[in-house]
Amino acid sequence: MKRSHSSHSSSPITPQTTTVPLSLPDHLPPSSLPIIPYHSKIVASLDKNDCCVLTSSTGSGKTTTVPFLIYKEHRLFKEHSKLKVTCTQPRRVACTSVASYVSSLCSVPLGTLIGYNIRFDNCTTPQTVISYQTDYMLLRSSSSSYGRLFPEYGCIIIDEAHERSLGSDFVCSLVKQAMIARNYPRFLKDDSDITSLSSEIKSLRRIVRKRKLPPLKVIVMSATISSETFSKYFSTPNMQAKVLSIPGKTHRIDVCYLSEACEDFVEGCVEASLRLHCSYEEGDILCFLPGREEIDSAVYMLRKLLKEREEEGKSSYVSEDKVEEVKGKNINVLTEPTDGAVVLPLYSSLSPSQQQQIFLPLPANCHRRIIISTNIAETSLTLSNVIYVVDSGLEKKKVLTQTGVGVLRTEVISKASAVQRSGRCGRVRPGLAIRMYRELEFEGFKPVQRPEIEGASLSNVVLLMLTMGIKDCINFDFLQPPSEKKLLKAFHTLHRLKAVNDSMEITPYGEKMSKLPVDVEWANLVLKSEGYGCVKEVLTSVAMLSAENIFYRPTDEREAAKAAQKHRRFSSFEGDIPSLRSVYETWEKETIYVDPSLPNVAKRYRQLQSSKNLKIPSPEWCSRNYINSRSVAKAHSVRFQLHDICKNLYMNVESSCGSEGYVDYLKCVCEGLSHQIALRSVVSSDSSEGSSSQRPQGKYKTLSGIEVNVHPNSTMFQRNPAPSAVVFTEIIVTKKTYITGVTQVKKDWVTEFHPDR
DNA sequence: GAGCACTGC
Repeated sequence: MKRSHSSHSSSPITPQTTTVPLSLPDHLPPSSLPIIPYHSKIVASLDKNDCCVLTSSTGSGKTTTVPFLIYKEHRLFKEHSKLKVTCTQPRRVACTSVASYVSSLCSVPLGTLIGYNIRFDNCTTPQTVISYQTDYMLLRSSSSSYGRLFPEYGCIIIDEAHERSLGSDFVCSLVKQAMIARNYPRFLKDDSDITSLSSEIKSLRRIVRKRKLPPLKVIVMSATISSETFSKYFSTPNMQAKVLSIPGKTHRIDVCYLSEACEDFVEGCVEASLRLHCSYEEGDILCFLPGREEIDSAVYMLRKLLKEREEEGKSSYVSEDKVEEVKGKNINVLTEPTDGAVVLPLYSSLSPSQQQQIFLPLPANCHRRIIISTNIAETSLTLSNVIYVVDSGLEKKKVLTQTGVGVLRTEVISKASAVQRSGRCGRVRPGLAIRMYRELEFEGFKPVQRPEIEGASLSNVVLLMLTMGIKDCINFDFLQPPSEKKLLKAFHTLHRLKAVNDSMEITPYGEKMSKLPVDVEWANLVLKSEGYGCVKEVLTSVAMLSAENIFYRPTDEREAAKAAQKHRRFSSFEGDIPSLRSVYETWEKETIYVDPSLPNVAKRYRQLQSSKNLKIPSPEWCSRNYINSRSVAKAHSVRFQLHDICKNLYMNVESSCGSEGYVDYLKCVCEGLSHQIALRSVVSSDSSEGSSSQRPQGKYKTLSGIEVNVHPNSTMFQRNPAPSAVVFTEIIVTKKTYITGVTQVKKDWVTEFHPDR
């Protein structure tokens, strides 16, 4: 495995100059983890079975110990010394933190025998035998007929499979095929008399025999609730997948339900949090609400109520009237601790420094954090001192309608999510979870989260399948087969982009597209840009679009006005995509950027600053301009990666249109988004046609006939006169149907790309 | 004139 773009990559490995070869210890340091007594059982069952489904709740130690255990104890790795173990994770942080923890337990430097591989940061070397990687990294590394047999691995462990992400579902399917191809009838010389195998597996078998590949063992790790899904899926006619349940390690968690339904869930959560604060000893409170709006208003109410309580000398009882009274007032900043508690909001669109507040030590006069959070605290962020959880039972989800329009809805969570949320307390000592719904309602929750594949576009998945040589996508053995209609739609998209030919076979152009780790539509735009002589500009645009949330828009009214004023500087007359470009180009010109994960960041800053003292450090520049520094940093990495890939595709990556070539750039964007064009509807106040009272309005109709409005966050919002034709990046329904990423194009181009109109 | 949850290549 080679390191990704070494000049940029963020965790350099110290070259091993020592002549003594590194080795792993025979055992991990002794511990009281609940999984330890099960170790021999796991190894034994993986001997008898090809696949093992391990279930347990949090804190069993499976993620840290199982990969090491299998590598050290299973005979496969004694018989085949070159084989490795990998463990997939749905999130990047899990890979880096677990890999670093396990390598420290084994006293080997991270990135030598134990490493991780995530996008922009491959911390593995050829000597790495145990790796943690994201599902998508494993998918990317297996994009060929040979690659999908996962030849370098003797065991693949799929962790957090119950989350059912698109990536891990697809990894399951591929790993199952590889497992059958590598393990199935070992005792036969050829497969000629086996009729039960699909032609797909038969062709993989030919490669296995030719390359003499050793068997492949599979471990699926999941929450208890969905073990059956996986054991059924991974069982083959002659081999059962073994289910092993391991106890988790958490303290006792008491769960309370409401006896009657609550009317307003935000008020209910505020009241419950406050009662917990008043009547229970110290320890943090974590409250789950669906979105930013609810969180901001709950934070406001709580701060206000705590202030009143403090002023009244802590004697007052929390009444429902009190909660009602403070509701719906203007939000102002009240961040100092009141009544011994500090109330903190937590959601992804907060600035990094605001998010960091939850990890700051508490001031002297304060003994409790009350954190009001979205789903971000359910899996992605671990808060260590939470003793109490308040769960609204709701979350926001993006749902695709039949016409492919995204709708953001507040929905009831699953039982699995409710358990996960409650489990956020009781990590350090016994906890208490209050569910703001009745037990009867809970019984009606769907058992598990909806698999991501149900709502997602399949174009990228199908393209990936084609590069792997999977020909029959309709009959492919998915963990959960998508509808044929959705698969055909994906093929239709790929055909429109000329990634597949009329026989639905991948074209050389499609092969190129598959190399670019972005949405197929963006990949097409990047590849088209060379013909327009604007590769540089399009790379920047696509990188910024895939980073999302570039503009930081605060909730506080005065701050929001300041932000809007700063953002005006970047806004381009032509619309949102050129504006994003302008942010990046200005950022590049005016700041020094040092990758924060590189060593000696401060020193590097000083060096850079003394040589070019006109520039200011990136975080400072970003906060000054109300730009999300995390997003720009991500765009920067994405751009770097795309640039590298384009270079390898022999594209002229230096091609740039400059300021004179603006029209070419816009036309290129128009071609790339030519399936997402909207035309202005001319609303006439006078009934006679062609009357002078016709005024351009911000009302548009897409080519597919959907009536849409320009989103208020767009630079094109309330533009007068409104351009007659625009392209957009997304349709989203909230209170109205909005288009975002709105960019002005010429009407002539519309007819050029759609001659049939 | 709104107000977008969360991941990942």
